[in-house]
Amino acid sequence: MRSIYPLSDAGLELLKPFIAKKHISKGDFILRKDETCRHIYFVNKGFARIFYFKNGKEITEWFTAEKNFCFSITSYFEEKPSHLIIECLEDSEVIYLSKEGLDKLCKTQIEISNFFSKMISGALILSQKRMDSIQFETARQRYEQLIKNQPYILQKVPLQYVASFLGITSETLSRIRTQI
Amino acid sequence: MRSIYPLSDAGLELLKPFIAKKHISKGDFILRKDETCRHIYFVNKGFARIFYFKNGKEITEWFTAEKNFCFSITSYFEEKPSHLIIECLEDSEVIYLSKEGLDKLCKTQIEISNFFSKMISGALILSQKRMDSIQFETARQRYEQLIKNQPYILQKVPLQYVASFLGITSETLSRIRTQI
DNA sequence: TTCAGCAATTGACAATTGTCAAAAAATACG
DNA sequence: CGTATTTTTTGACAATTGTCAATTGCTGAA
Repeated sequence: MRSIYPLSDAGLELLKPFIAKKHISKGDFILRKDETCRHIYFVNKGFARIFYFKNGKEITEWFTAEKNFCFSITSYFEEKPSHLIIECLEDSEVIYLSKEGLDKLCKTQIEISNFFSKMISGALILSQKRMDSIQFETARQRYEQLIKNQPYILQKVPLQYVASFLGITSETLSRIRTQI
Repeated sequence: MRSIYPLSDAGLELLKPFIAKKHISKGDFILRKDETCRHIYFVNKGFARIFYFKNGKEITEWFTAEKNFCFSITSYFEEKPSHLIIECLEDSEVIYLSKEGLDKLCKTQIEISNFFSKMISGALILSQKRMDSIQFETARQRYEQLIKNQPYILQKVPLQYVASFLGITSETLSRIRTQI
Protein backbone atom coordinates (compact mmCIF):
# COMPACT_ATOMS: atom_id res chain seq x y z
CA MET A 1 0.00 0.00 0.00
CA ARG A 2 2.85 2.30 0.83
CA SER A 3 4.26 1.78 -2.62
CA ILE A 4 1.70 4.29 -3.91
CA TYR A 5 1.95 7.06 -1.36
CA PRO A 6 4.75 7.30 1.20
CA LEU A 7 3.82 6.63 4.79
CA SER A 8 6.06 6.23 7.83
CA ASP A 9 6.05 3.16 10.03
CA ALA A 10 4.26 5.18 12.68
CA GLY A 11 1.66 6.25 10.13
CA LEU A 12 1.06 2.68 9.09
CA GLU A 13 0.61 1.66 12.72
CA LEU A 14 -2.06 4.33 13.07
CA LEU A 15 -3.95 2.97 10.07
CA LYS A 16 -3.71 -0.67 11.08
CA PRO A 17 -6.76 -0.74 13.37
CA PHE A 18 -8.86 0.45 10.44
CA ILE A 19 -7.55 -1.92 7.85
CA ALA A 20 -8.88 -5.32 6.88
CA LYS A 21 -7.45 -7.65 4.30
CA LYS A 22 -9.97 -9.73 2.37
CA HIS A 23 -9.80 -12.34 -0.31
CA ILE A 24 -12.37 -11.78 -3.03
CA SER A 25 -12.96 -14.52 -5.57
CA LYS A 26 -13.25 -13.89 -9.26
CA GLY A 27 -16.74 -12.66 -10.05
CA ASP A 28 -17.47 -11.51 -6.49
CA PHE A 29 -18.04 -7.91 -5.53
CA ILE A 30 -16.01 -5.45 -3.52
CA LEU A 31 -18.88 -2.99 -3.57
CA ARG A 32 -22.46 -3.92 -4.41
CA LYS A 33 -25.08 -1.72 -6.01
CA ASP A 34 -26.88 0.54 -3.52
CA GLU A 35 -24.38 -0.27 -0.80
CA THR A 36 -22.77 2.86 0.63
CA CYS A 37 -19.04 2.98 -0.03
CA ARG A 38 -17.48 3.17 3.44
CA HIS A 39 -13.97 2.14 2.52
CA ILE A 40 -11.14 2.86 0.20
CA TYR A 41 -10.12 -0.37 -1.50
CA PHE A 42 -6.52 -1.19 -2.32
CA VAL A 43 -6.23 -4.00 -4.79
CA ASN A 44 -3.08 -5.60 -3.47
CA LYS A 45 -3.35 -8.59 -5.76
CA GLY A 46 -5.75 -9.20 -8.62
CA PHE A 47 -7.84 -6.98 -10.86
CA ALA A 48 -11.16 -5.21 -10.54
CA ARG A 49 -13.56 -3.26 -12.67
CA ILE A 50 -15.94 -0.52 -11.71
CA PHE A 51 -19.19 -0.42 -13.63
CA TYR A 52 -22.84 0.50 -13.45
CA PHE A 53 -26.07 -0.10 -15.25
CA LYS A 54 -27.36 2.40 -17.77
CA ASN A 55 -30.60 1.50 -19.58
CA GLY A 56 -30.10 -2.11 -18.59
CA LYS A 57 -26.59 -2.23 -19.97
CA GLU A 58 -23.36 -2.51 -18.04
CA ILE A 59 -21.10 0.49 -18.47
CA THR A 60 -17.52 0.03 -17.35
CA GLU A 61 -16.24 3.18 -15.76
CA TRP A 62 -12.76 2.14 -14.71
CA PHE A 63 -10.39 -0.73 -14.17
CA THR A 64 -8.23 -1.08 -11.08
CA ALA A 65 -4.98 -2.91 -11.60
CA GLU A 66 -2.84 -4.49 -8.92
CA LYS A 67 -1.35 -2.05 -6.39
CA ASN A 68 -3.95 0.60 -7.16
CA PHE A 69 -6.90 1.78 -5.17
CA CYS A 70 -10.50 2.44 -6.00
CA PHE A 71 -13.73 3.61 -4.42
CA SER A 72 -16.97 5.21 -5.46
CA ILE A 73 -16.24 8.91 -5.28
CA THR A 74 -19.76 10.21 -4.85
CA SER A 75 -20.93 7.41 -2.57
CA TYR A 76 -17.87 7.76 -0.38
CA PHE A 77 -17.91 11.51 0.05
CA GLU A 78 -21.63 12.06 0.06
CA GLU A 79 -22.30 8.85 2.06
CA LYS A 80 -25.06 7.81 -0.27
CA PRO A 81 -25.84 4.40 -1.83
CA SER A 82 -23.54 3.66 -4.71
CA HIS A 83 -24.77 3.29 -8.25
CA LEU A 84 -21.32 1.98 -9.04
CA ILE A 85 -20.49 -1.69 -8.62
CA ILE A 86 -16.95 -2.92 -8.05
CA GLU A 87 -16.33 -6.45 -9.21
CA CYS A 88 -13.19 -8.57 -9.11
CA LEU A 89 -12.31 -9.99 -12.49
CA GLU A 90 -9.68 -12.25 -10.95
CA ASP A 91 -9.17 -13.81 -7.54
CA SER A 92 -7.98 -10.79 -5.59
CA GLU A 93 -6.58 -9.66 -2.30
CA VAL A 94 -8.11 -6.37 -1.29
CA ILE A 95 -7.23 -4.12 1.60
CA TYR A 96 -10.21 -2.25 3.04
CA LEU A 97 -9.41 1.06 4.69
CA SER A 98 -12.42 2.34 6.57
CA LYS A 99 -13.68 5.87 5.96
CA GLU A 100 -14.77 6.13 9.57
CA GLY A 101 -11.27 5.34 10.80
CA LEU A 102 -9.62 7.53 8.21
CA ASP A 103 -11.87 10.49 9.04
CA LYS A 104 -11.15 10.04 12.74
CA LEU A 105 -7.41 9.85 12.20
CA CYS A 106 -7.41 12.85 9.88
CA LYS A 107 -8.74 14.98 12.72
CA THR A 108 -5.66 14.49 14.85
CA GLN A 109 -2.91 12.88 12.77
CA ILE A 110 -1.36 15.18 10.26
CA GLU A 111 0.57 12.48 8.46
CA ILE A 112 -2.65 10.62 7.76
CA SER A 113 -4.37 13.78 6.64
CA ASN A 114 -1.58 14.42 4.17
CA PHE A 115 -1.60 10.81 3.03
CA PHE A 116 -5.29 11.18 2.31
CA SER A 117 -4.77 14.46 0.42
CA LYS A 118 -2.20 12.75 -1.77
CA MET A 119 -4.59 9.96 -2.64
CA ILE A 120 -7.37 12.37 -3.47
CA SER A 121 -5.16 14.60 -5.59
CA GLY A 122 -3.98 11.56 -7.49
CA ALA A 123 -7.58 10.62 -8.16
CA LEU A 124 -8.36 14.18 -9.21
CA ILE A 125 -5.53 14.23 -11.74
CA LEU A 126 -6.68 10.91 -13.19
CA SER A 127 -10.26 12.08 -13.37
CA GLN A 128 -9.19 15.25 -15.16
CA LYS A 129 -7.10 13.38 -17.71
CA ARG A 130 -9.90 10.95 -18.41
CA MET A 131 -12.29 13.83 -18.91
CA ASP A 132 -10.00 15.47 -21.46
CA SER A 133 -9.63 12.20 -23.24
CA ILE A 134 -13.38 11.56 -23.43
CA GLN A 135 -14.18 15.06 -24.53
CA PHE A 136 -11.50 15.66 -27.11
CA GLU A 137 -10.23 12.44 -28.52
CA THR A 138 -12.03 10.27 -31.03
CA ALA A 139 -12.89 6.69 -30.17
CA ARG A 140 -9.95 5.51 -32.23
CA GLN A 141 -7.49 7.81 -30.46
CA ARG A 142 -8.69 6.59 -27.09
CA TYR A 143 -8.29 2.99 -28.17
CA GLU A 144 -4.78 3.68 -29.39
CA GLN A 145 -3.91 5.37 -26.10
CA LEU A 146 -5.24 2.36 -24.24
CA ILE A 147 -3.07 -0.01 -26.25
CA LYS A 148 -0.10 2.20 -25.55
CA ASN A 149 -0.67 2.89 -21.86
CA GLN A 150 -2.59 -0.08 -20.48
CA PRO A 151 -2.17 -2.97 -22.91
CA TYR A 152 -2.71 -5.46 -20.08
CA ILE A 153 -6.36 -4.43 -19.92
CA LEU A 154 -6.96 -5.75 -23.42
CA GLN A 155 -5.47 -9.07 -22.39
CA LYS A 156 -7.55 -9.40 -19.26
CA VAL A 157 -11.07 -8.31 -20.10
CA PRO A 158 -13.73 -8.94 -22.77
CA LEU A 159 -13.86 -6.34 -25.51
CA GLN A 160 -17.34 -5.26 -24.49
CA TYR A 161 -15.93 -4.00 -21.19
CA VAL A 162 -13.22 -2.14 -23.07
CA ALA A 163 -15.79 -0.66 -25.42
CA SER A 164 -17.95 0.84 -22.69
CA PHE A 165 -14.85 2.00 -20.86
CA LEU A 166 -13.91 3.90 -24.02
CA GLY A 167 -17.45 5.25 -24.20
CA ILE A 168 -18.42 3.43 -27.40
CA THR A 169 -20.39 0.33 -28.39
CA SER A 170 -18.87 -3.09 -28.98
CA GLU A 171 -19.70 -2.75 -32.64
CA THR A 172 -17.76 0.47 -33.01
CA LEU A 173 -14.78 -0.98 -31.15
CA SER A 174 -14.85 -4.01 -33.38
CA ARG A 175 -14.79 -1.81 -36.46
CA ILE A 176 -11.95 0.27 -35.11
CA ARG A 177 -9.92 -2.85 -34.43
CA THR A 178 -10.27 -4.19 -37.95
CA GLN A 179 -9.13 -0.90 -39.39
CA ILE A 180 -5.86 -0.71 -37.49
CA MET B 1 -13.48 32.21 1.46
CA ARG B 2 -14.58 30.48 4.59
CA SER B 3 -18.10 30.32 3.21
CA ILE B 4 -17.01 27.37 1.10
CA TYR B 5 -15.06 25.29 3.57
CA PRO B 6 -15.11 25.90 7.30
CA LEU B 7 -11.95 27.28 8.84
CA SER B 8 -11.31 28.58 12.34
CA ASP B 9 -10.03 32.07 13.06
CA ALA B 10 -6.70 30.51 13.98
CA GLY B 11 -6.67 28.64 10.69
CA LEU B 12 -7.36 31.82 8.76
CA GLU B 13 -4.51 33.58 10.57
CA LEU B 14 -2.18 30.79 9.49
CA LEU B 15 -3.19 31.23 5.87
CA LYS B 16 -2.97 35.02 5.86
CA PRO B 17 0.76 35.30 5.14
CA PHE B 18 0.21 33.29 1.99
CA ILE B 19 -2.81 35.11 0.71
CA ALA B 20 -2.92 38.06 -1.66
CA LYS B 21 -5.98 39.88 -2.85
CA LYS B 22 -5.83 41.18 -6.41
CA HIS B 23 -8.13 43.15 -8.62
CA ILE B 24 -8.29 41.72 -12.12
CA SER B 25 -9.98 43.77 -14.82
CA LYS B 26 -12.39 42.31 -17.30
CA GLY B 27 -10.44 40.59 -20.05
CA ASP B 28 -7.28 40.20 -17.99
CA PHE B 29 -5.84 36.87 -16.97
CA ILE B 30 -5.54 35.13 -13.64
CA LEU B 31 -3.37 32.44 -15.18
CA ARG B 32 -1.62 32.79 -18.52
CA LYS B 33 -0.77 30.05 -20.96
CA ASP B 34 2.50 28.25 -20.12
CA GLU B 35 2.65 29.89 -16.73
CA THR B 36 2.89 27.34 -13.91
CA CYS B 37 -0.12 27.45 -11.63
CA ARG B 38 1.33 28.19 -8.20
CA HIS B 39 -1.85 29.34 -6.50
CA ILE B 40 -5.40 28.39 -5.82
CA TYR B 41 -7.64 31.25 -6.92
CA PHE B 42 -10.77 32.22 -5.03
CA VAL B 43 -13.03 34.40 -7.10
CA ASN B 44 -14.39 36.55 -4.32
CA LYS B 45 -16.14 38.91 -6.70
CA GLY B 46 -16.61 38.62 -10.43
CA PHE B 47 -16.60 35.79 -12.90
CA ALA B 48 -13.91 33.80 -14.69
CA ARG B 49 -13.61 31.20 -17.37
CA ILE B 50 -11.02 28.50 -17.83
CA PHE B 51 -10.16 27.65 -21.40
CA TYR B 52 -7.46 26.43 -23.70
CA PHE B 53 -6.59 26.30 -27.36
CA LYS B 54 -7.27 23.17 -29.37
CA ASN B 55 -6.44 23.33 -33.09
CA GLY B 56 -6.39 27.11 -32.89
CA LYS B 57 -9.83 27.28 -31.30
CA GLU B 58 -10.69 28.30 -27.77
CA ILE B 59 -12.26 25.50 -25.75
CA THR B 60 -13.96 26.56 -22.54
CA GLU B 61 -13.38 23.97 -19.86
CA TRP B 62 -15.11 25.57 -16.92
CA PHE B 63 -16.61 28.72 -15.50
CA THR B 64 -15.90 29.98 -12.00
CA ALA B 65 -18.68 31.94 -10.38
CA GLU B 66 -18.36 34.29 -7.46
CA LYS B 67 -17.32 32.64 -4.18
CA ASN B 68 -15.84 29.66 -5.95
CA PHE B 69 -12.27 28.67 -6.50
CA CYS B 70 -10.35 27.48 -9.51
CA PHE B 71 -6.89 26.38 -10.53
CA SER B 72 -5.24 24.27 -13.20
CA ILE B 73 -5.27 20.81 -11.71
CA THR B 74 -2.42 19.30 -13.68
CA SER B 75 -0.26 22.41 -13.68
CA TYR B 76 -0.73 22.86 -9.94
CA PHE B 77 -0.02 19.32 -8.83
CA GLU B 78 2.59 18.41 -11.40
CA GLU B 79 4.17 21.87 -11.28
CA LYS B 80 4.28 22.10 -15.05
CA PRO B 81 3.37 24.98 -17.39
CA SER B 82 -0.36 25.27 -17.78
CA HIS B 83 -2.11 24.72 -21.09
CA LEU B 84 -5.17 26.16 -19.40
CA ILE B 85 -5.79 29.87 -19.35
CA ILE B 86 -7.92 31.56 -16.71
CA GLU B 87 -9.53 34.80 -17.82
CA CYS B 88 -11.79 37.19 -15.97
CA LEU B 89 -15.00 37.89 -17.86
CA GLU B 90 -15.90 40.71 -15.46
CA ASP B 91 -13.94 43.03 -13.21
CA SER B 92 -13.05 40.65 -10.42
CA GLU B 93 -11.54 40.44 -6.99
CA VAL B 94 -9.43 37.31 -6.70
CA ILE B 95 -7.73 35.86 -3.65
CA TYR B 96 -4.47 34.09 -4.43
CA LEU B 97 -3.51 31.34 -2.02
CA SER B 98 0.03 30.21 -2.69
CA LYS B 99 0.79 26.54 -3.18
CA GLU B 100 4.17 27.00 -1.57
CA GLY B 101 2.57 28.38 1.58
CA LEU B 102 -0.20 25.84 1.59
CA ASP B 103 2.23 22.94 1.19
CA LYS B 104 4.35 24.29 4.00
CA LEU B 105 1.38 24.73 6.33
CA CYS B 106 0.01 21.29 5.49
CA LYS B 107 3.19 19.74 6.86
CA THR B 108 2.57 21.01 10.36
CA GLN B 109 -0.99 22.35 10.63
CA ILE B 110 -3.64 19.71 10.62
CA GLU B 111 -6.51 22.12 10.22
CA ILE B 112 -4.99 23.44 7.01
CA SER B 113 -4.30 19.96 5.75
CA ASN B 114 -7.95 19.04 6.29
CA PHE B 115 -9.09 22.29 4.71
CA PHE B 116 -7.04 21.40 1.66
CA SER B 117 -8.46 17.84 1.54
CA LYS B 118 -11.95 19.26 1.60
CA MET B 119 -11.23 21.52 -1.35
CA ILE B 120 -9.70 18.73 -3.34
CA SER B 121 -12.53 16.30 -2.62
CA GLY B 122 -15.00 18.97 -3.69
CA ALA B 123 -13.11 19.36 -6.95
CA LEU B 124 -13.00 15.59 -7.39
CA ILE B 125 -16.75 15.24 -6.99
CA LEU B 126 -17.35 18.02 -9.52
CA SER B 127 -14.91 16.50 -11.96
CA GLN B 128 -16.62 13.13 -11.64
CA LYS B 129 -20.07 14.57 -12.23
CA ARG B 130 -18.90 16.48 -15.26
CA MET B 131 -17.33 13.34 -16.67
CA ASP B 132 -20.57 11.42 -16.31
CA SER B 133 -22.44 14.23 -17.96
CA ILE B 134 -20.07 14.42 -20.93
CA GLN B 135 -19.97 10.70 -21.43
CA PHE B 136 -23.62 9.80 -21.07
CA GLU B 137 -25.80 12.76 -21.83
CA THR B 138 -26.59 14.12 -25.26
CA ALA B 139 -25.73 17.69 -26.12
CA ARG B 140 -29.36 18.67 -25.61
CA GLN B 141 -29.53 17.08 -22.16
CA ARG B 142 -26.39 18.88 -21.09
CA TYR B 143 -27.78 22.17 -22.32
CA GLU B 144 -31.01 21.59 -20.44
CA GLN B 145 -29.06 20.76 -17.28
CA LEU B 146 -27.10 23.96 -17.70
CA ILE B 147 -30.27 26.03 -17.97
CA LYS B 148 -31.58 24.32 -14.87
CA ASN B 149 -28.48 24.42 -12.70
CA GLN B 150 -26.45 27.42 -13.84
CA PRO B 151 -28.75 29.73 -15.79
CA TYR B 152 -26.61 32.73 -14.89
CA ILE B 153 -23.89 31.40 -17.16
CA LEU B 154 -26.11 31.87 -20.20
CA GLN B 155 -26.72 35.44 -19.20
CA LYS B 156 -23.08 36.26 -18.72
CA VAL B 157 -21.16 34.69 -21.57
CA PRO B 158 -21.29 34.47 -25.37
CA LEU B 159 -22.92 31.32 -26.70
CA GLN B 160 -19.71 30.14 -28.29
CA TYR B 161 -18.19 29.77 -24.83
CA VAL B 162 -21.23 27.84 -23.69
CA ALA B 163 -21.00 25.62 -26.77
CA SER B 164 -17.42 24.55 -26.19
CA PHE B 165 -18.13 24.13 -22.49
CA LEU B 166 -20.87 21.67 -23.46
CA GLY B 167 -18.45 19.98 -25.83
CA ILE B 168 -20.25 20.96 -29.03
CA THR B 169 -19.90 23.53 -31.81
CA SER B 170 -21.68 26.87 -31.86
CA GLU B 171 -23.75 25.66 -34.79
CA THR B 172 -25.04 22.65 -32.90
CA LEU B 173 -25.86 24.76 -29.86
CA SER B 174 -27.70 27.21 -32.06
CA ARG B 175 -29.78 24.39 -33.51
CA ILE B 176 -30.55 22.94 -30.11
CA ARG B 177 -31.73 26.32 -28.91
CA THR B 178 -34.14 26.83 -31.77
CA GLN B 179 -35.68 23.41 -31.13
CA ILE B 180 -36.53 23.94 -27.48
C1' DT C 1 -25.49 57.60 -36.18
C1' DT C 2 -23.00 54.67 -38.88
C1' DC C 3 -20.15 51.19 -39.99
C1' DA C 4 -16.62 47.66 -38.83
C1' DG C 5 -16.06 43.62 -36.65
C1' DC C 6 -17.58 40.01 -34.03
C1' DA C 7 -21.39 36.72 -32.79
C1' DA C 8 -25.09 33.89 -33.99
C1' DT C 9 -27.86 31.52 -37.20
C1' DT C 10 -28.96 28.82 -41.24
C1' DG C 11 -28.30 25.57 -45.15
C1' DA C 12 -26.11 21.73 -47.46
C1' DC C 13 -23.47 18.03 -46.90
C1' DA C 14 -20.03 14.75 -44.64
C1' DA C 15 -18.23 12.01 -40.90
C1' DT C 16 -18.80 9.46 -36.85
C1' DT C 17 -21.12 6.57 -34.09
C1' DG C 18 -25.31 4.12 -32.67
C1' DT C 19 -29.05 0.61 -33.34
C1' DC C 20 -30.85 -3.62 -34.60
C1' DA C 21 -30.44 -8.08 -36.58
C1' DA C 22 -27.89 -11.87 -37.95
C1' DA C 23 -23.79 -14.62 -38.59
C1' DA C 24 -19.36 -16.18 -37.09
C1' DA C 25 -16.06 -17.11 -33.56
C1' DA C 26 -14.66 -18.13 -29.03
C1' DT C 27 -15.46 -20.11 -24.59
C1' DA C 28 -17.43 -22.90 -20.93
C1' DC C 29 -19.02 -27.05 -19.37
C1' DG C 30 -21.21 -31.49 -18.97
C1' DC D 1 -15.20 -34.03 -27.37
C1' DG D 2 -19.55 -31.73 -28.73
C1' DT D 3 -23.03 -28.66 -27.58
C1' DA D 4 -24.83 -24.45 -25.31
C1' DT D 5 -23.80 -19.98 -24.29
C1' DT D 6 -21.48 -15.87 -24.70
C1' DT D 7 -18.66 -12.75 -27.26
C1' DT D 8 -17.29 -10.67 -31.39
C1' DT D 9 -17.94 -9.38 -35.99
C1' DT D 10 -20.52 -7.80 -39.99
C1' DG D 11 -24.20 -5.48 -42.67
C1' DA D 12 -27.77 -2.07 -43.45
C1' DC D 13 -29.55 1.91 -41.98
C1' DA D 14 -30.58 5.96 -38.81
C1' DA D 15 -29.33 9.65 -35.69
C1' DT D 16 -26.28 12.97 -34.05
C1' DT D 17 -22.98 16.17 -34.58
C1' DG D 18 -19.38 18.46 -37.29
C1' DT D 19 -17.61 21.31 -41.25
C1' DC D 20 -17.75 24.90 -44.40
C1' DA D 21 -19.86 28.80 -46.42
C1' DA D 22 -23.07 32.37 -46.49
C1' DT D 23 -26.21 35.36 -44.17
C1' DT D 24 -28.11 37.88 -40.50
C1' DG D 25 -27.86 40.26 -36.14
C1' DC D 26 -25.59 42.81 -32.60
C1' DT D 27 -22.38 46.04 -30.40
C1' DG D 28 -19.12 49.46 -29.60
C1' DA D 29 -16.12 53.09 -31.11
C1' DA D 30 -15.29 56.99 -34.21
